[in-house]
Amino acid sequence: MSEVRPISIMLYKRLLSYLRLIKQRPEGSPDNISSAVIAHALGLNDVQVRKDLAAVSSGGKPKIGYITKDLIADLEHFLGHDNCSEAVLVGAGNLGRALISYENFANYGLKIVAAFDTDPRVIGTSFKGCDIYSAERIPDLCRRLQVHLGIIAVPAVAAQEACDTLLNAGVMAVWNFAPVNLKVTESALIRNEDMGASLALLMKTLKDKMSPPEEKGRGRR
Amino acid sequence: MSEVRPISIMLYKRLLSYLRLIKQRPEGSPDNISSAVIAHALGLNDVQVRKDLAAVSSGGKPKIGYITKDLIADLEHFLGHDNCSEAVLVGAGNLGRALISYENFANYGLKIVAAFDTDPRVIGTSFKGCDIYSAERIPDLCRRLQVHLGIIAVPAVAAQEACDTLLNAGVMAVWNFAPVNLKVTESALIRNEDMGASLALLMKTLKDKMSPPEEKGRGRR
DNA sequence: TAGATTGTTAATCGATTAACAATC
DNA sequence: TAGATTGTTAATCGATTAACAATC
Repeated sequence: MSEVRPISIMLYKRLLSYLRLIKQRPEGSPDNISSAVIAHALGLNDVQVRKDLAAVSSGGKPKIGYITKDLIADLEHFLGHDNCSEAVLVGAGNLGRALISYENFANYGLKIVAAFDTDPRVIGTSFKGCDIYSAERIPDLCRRLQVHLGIIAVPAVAAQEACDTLLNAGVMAVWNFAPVNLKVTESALIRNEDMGASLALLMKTLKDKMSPPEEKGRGRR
Repeated sequence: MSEVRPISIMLYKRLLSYLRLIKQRPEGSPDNISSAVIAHALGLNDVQVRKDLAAVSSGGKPKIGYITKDLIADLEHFLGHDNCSEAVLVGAGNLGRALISYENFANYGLKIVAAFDTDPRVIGTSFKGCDIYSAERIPDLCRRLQVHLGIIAVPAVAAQEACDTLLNAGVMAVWNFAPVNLKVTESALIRNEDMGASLALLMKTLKDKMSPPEEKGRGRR
């Protein structure tokens, strides 16, 4: 009975970057690759690359490195890409439509199978092959489609209700784009994707780089 | 001469969640708040909250906690929200338009001042008040507007070129939504926002929770 | 064999948490 | 005063890196 330790997002993203790097290599590249090459290409430490890969693959060979074909298979297997998963989307506004049309999801074995909205102008239409239903049908359709993942792309004020509805409909994990801290009692899995946060941190880092930060507080005492 | 240590994204996101929590408190809430209350609401450790806040604010008072008004001001100041910053967007497709219409950015003091695309059907139009220009005008406009941040929302194949163009035009930081590892020689600041990665990790965590993972590798030896 | 490369063990580093003294 | 709450110091934990032995 091995403990299931949740994998860190840092590690997961590194593994993805390895996979992407290897897959993007030009036609005719050698069929093996060393940890040092991977590390150099991504600006990482080579020991870290080996450790990461050891957690995932059946290993490399001294003097040869890793066989790319096997490594791709191992990475995809571990990352879950070879096992297509389905999700529903709540909110078919600009962000929702961007998510529907984000082809990249398919590369990760992900598929958005239905979208929901409350706007009568979009209900009943479809976008890039994804049908948009009334939000009232969330319970019904989620159960019928046996979907366990929901994506929330509604305005902040509507997010909590959307989340509750999804969880009641059997959804077990929620990817939330609304800038709110969703309250969940049960052991649901919530991932908040606060895009503003990422961008704001990038800008702050940039500013601090251009002009070092002042001292903290505002000197009001 | 204090060392400028780059702030970790974890810390930054926690600080944002404190700010959001405090701002979202209902009208008539007390004008002070304790670290324990914040910690409990967000599922964190109260010592961590105090340490985080110590890095940012001029401090709380024993038996009282933190004055919300001052704390909001300190957090906004530290996070850079009281200092509006401008960015340009390359790629006005679905994702680009979603970013333009993501009102939440304004809450972080961010503004997208111009968008670029190569599609003649959208060049010359505007979306939600944001003008869309030909990609050829990136160098010209970035310099004139003195913009230091660029957002890349183009397909993967076009991302590297967009990045190069931006950096040549004086942009110093790039927020990249395309699923590629951008190559940059100079000391430009690159932040990759791989949405597929976040979603895929969420799904994997969910799967592992529902059925524990198998052993690694594929047993091919 | 010699050299390249992996994988492991130990050291380091940073972030989180526990214990507790300080203070209003 | 007594109790609530902050802030600091020390301990813990996990992740990264360095050193090095194993191996093809």
